[in-house]
Amino acid sequence: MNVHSLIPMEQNPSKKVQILESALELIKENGFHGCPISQVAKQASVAAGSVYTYFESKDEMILELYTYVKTEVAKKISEKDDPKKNFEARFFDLWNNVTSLYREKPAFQSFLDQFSSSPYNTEAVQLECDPLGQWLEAFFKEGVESGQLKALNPKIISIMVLGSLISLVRFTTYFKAKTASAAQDLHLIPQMVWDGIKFQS
Amino acid sequence: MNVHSLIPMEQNPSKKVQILESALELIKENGFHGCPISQVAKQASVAAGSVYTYFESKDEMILELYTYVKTEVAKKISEKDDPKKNFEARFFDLWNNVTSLYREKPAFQSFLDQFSSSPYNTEAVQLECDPLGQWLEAFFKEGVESGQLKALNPKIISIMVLGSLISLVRFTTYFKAKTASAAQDLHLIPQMVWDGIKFQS
Amino acid sequence: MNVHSLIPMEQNPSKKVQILESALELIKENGFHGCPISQVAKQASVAAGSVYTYFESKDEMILELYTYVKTEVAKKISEKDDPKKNFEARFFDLWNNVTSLYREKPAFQSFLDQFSSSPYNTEAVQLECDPLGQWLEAFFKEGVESGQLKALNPKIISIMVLGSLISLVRFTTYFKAKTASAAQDLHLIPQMVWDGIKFQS
Amino acid sequence: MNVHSLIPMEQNPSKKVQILESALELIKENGFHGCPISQVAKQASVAAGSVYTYFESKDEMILELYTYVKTEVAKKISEKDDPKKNFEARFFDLWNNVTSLYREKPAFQSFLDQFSSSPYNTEAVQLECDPLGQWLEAFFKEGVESGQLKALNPKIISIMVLGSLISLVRFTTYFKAKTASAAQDLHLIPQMVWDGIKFQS
DNA sequence: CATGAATGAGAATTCATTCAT
DNA sequence: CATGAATGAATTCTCATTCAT
Repeated sequence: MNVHSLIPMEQNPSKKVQILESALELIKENGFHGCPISQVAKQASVAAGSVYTYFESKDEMILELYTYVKTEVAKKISEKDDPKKNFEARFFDLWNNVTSLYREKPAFQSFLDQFSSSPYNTEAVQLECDPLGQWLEAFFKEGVESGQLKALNPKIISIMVLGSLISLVRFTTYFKAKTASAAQDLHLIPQMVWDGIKFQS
Repeated sequence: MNVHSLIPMEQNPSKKVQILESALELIKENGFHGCPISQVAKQASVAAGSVYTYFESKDEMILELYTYVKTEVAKKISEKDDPKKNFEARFFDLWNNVTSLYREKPAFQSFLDQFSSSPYNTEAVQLECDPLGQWLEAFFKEGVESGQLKALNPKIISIMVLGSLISLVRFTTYFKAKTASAAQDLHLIPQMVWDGIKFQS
Repeated sequence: MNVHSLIPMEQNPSKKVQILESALELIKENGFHGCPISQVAKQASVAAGSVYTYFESKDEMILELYTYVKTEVAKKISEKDDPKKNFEARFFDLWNNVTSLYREKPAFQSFLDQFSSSPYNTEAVQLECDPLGQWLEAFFKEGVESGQLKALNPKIISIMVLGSLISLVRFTTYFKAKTASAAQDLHLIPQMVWDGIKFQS
Repeated sequence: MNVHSLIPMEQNPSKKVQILESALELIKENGFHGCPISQVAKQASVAAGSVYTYFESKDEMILELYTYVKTEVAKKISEKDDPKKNFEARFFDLWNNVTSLYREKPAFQSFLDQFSSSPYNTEAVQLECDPLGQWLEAFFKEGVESGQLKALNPKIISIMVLGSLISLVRFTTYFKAKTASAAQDLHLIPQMVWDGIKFQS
């Protein structure tokens, strides 16, 4: 007698994640140029055709990868925030958490960076649910409302902070040699940023 | 502090520049994906084969384009600096000059942004002559030495300032709608950045 | 002169017919190109793999579909023939019955037309049981033997009649606009054909 | 000193025809299924990519092939018509010319047949310039106006004549064995058709 | 030097078929 | 028997690069 599966499993979620992680790694190493579906599939140990079981097209896969990465980053960053600390401490925690996350998962940073400056990043994409942006905006809103940050639009603060942070990470990731002379002072950047956004009595 | 063109004058210089500008425009519109040599050549009004008279390969062309753009930007930025003004004024001038330049020549910003986050941007590339980086470093060195900026490595200051600036430009370029609500406060960003780097008495 | 269904009744006969009808519809709409098994299965509300329970391969399915359609057509045409009428009336009845059948079931005509001109239609296929051809041959044989048609090989008459008929239906089906000007005269075609085959005293 | 070509030759016409003839042959042998670009190119002794120098896409190639074949057929048929003969003789000449042409160039007949019943044959395609259809219509118009054919729309007559003819050719081409018994009478078909369309005093 | 037709390796995608559940 | 995820060969098409003119 045949046994019918009782577990409705529309798709194998782990295989989908395997494919996404494989694409992520290839994009980090070789850019969008260097991640043909054939390679993605090989690295994920699936057949090339199987990628199309999970994604309508390669573009769709890249877009889902963006959502995936942003969600993962938002999850990890928000988990580590301790709202009981004072805001200044939370800001430096955030800074350190992001830089460590990117150091641990350089593919996250590299992908987000490449995606953001690529034509994939249309306005339509940005208007979709953005858990990372939302969390950051809420975070800085708290700082403004509690009077610890300058009375600015939290989105503006996000832009400035993230810009500095991305710039810093990009430099340290890509150009270890170049910044060697400056490495000792890199930890002063968050202080500069904090000085820029904190409320000046 | 003027920077002279680095484009060698062998061959037909205007045709070479035509090709570079054509590539620049296509990369802005469609990313690295969307600039096949055939298109670049058509837009530059030359034959596809002729591109190989001026560049060894497509990669070589992209790399030369990077040099070209950085040189152009350095030239325009350095030209507009007035060393007779006080440093704070020069800082805000710089900020405005860069943002206007990118507004006038969005292809410059888009290309630099894409290039920087791409695998083209190897350490070897960065170690080559970088007139823009050099000029900025010299600029901030002056600010530090004259006691108007925090006593930090000028390279570090460059990183932070440029990061904020790129982030700002990227947002305003790509996402007009998204930042509409925040648009009125965008001009406050340079002040934040200045507050972050200025010497605090 | 009734023709019985040739579809064997092993397995679930309705599901087999569902699959055939689904393929028929897709071939009418999109040609042989546009009827992947996945679509056929979806339209028949079965799983793709299930098609292979009923047919050895896709080619086998197409060949069975040919048998199915020819059988259906033969059944409907033979049912409506009234041997008690005189032969001329029966000829015009036949003509009208075929044209109405094709108008009601355009997929029948479209499939037969595509199949006939395709490489599926090998000599081997033609030598198999052909209820439609047999019925027509018998019909025209009667006309010849009763002296109402020219004394020709009935197969030859079939060829000429069916050719005109298929040509007519193809034109009216595919090109409504084109024949608009000629539409009023289309009903004269059977008369021309009859004039061509009738015994000339 | 270099010699610039003085002959403006947008494309190599013979190579384009080579490709078309190659596709024609493959479609005759294997149908639309069996003519992948790779095979077409190989048989035409060009690289696969070169096909795209001459045609925008495979579909475009098929459509141009249709135009090519119809034009060739129209040319050959019209060349052999002798307007000085009486109309009945010209009709039998036409019939013989078409059947011999199709016997000499079976790929023409096979392609036209397959194309006509395929989804390529849209109304838009039919509304394009159709030299063969136009020539035939003009031919039969002459017959009607000179009182030698029934007073019908010449398009209608074309439909009937071509239908019989295609049907005949299809049978003789595909099924030599089947019609063996009938072969001796095949030459009587044009007489039947003529009897169907001629003016009956 | 300029041209652009020709090349062919490689990319995205499809789809008939299989097989573990 | 039914399912549909998985497969991978085959297909269409692109594009960097070459080379005869």
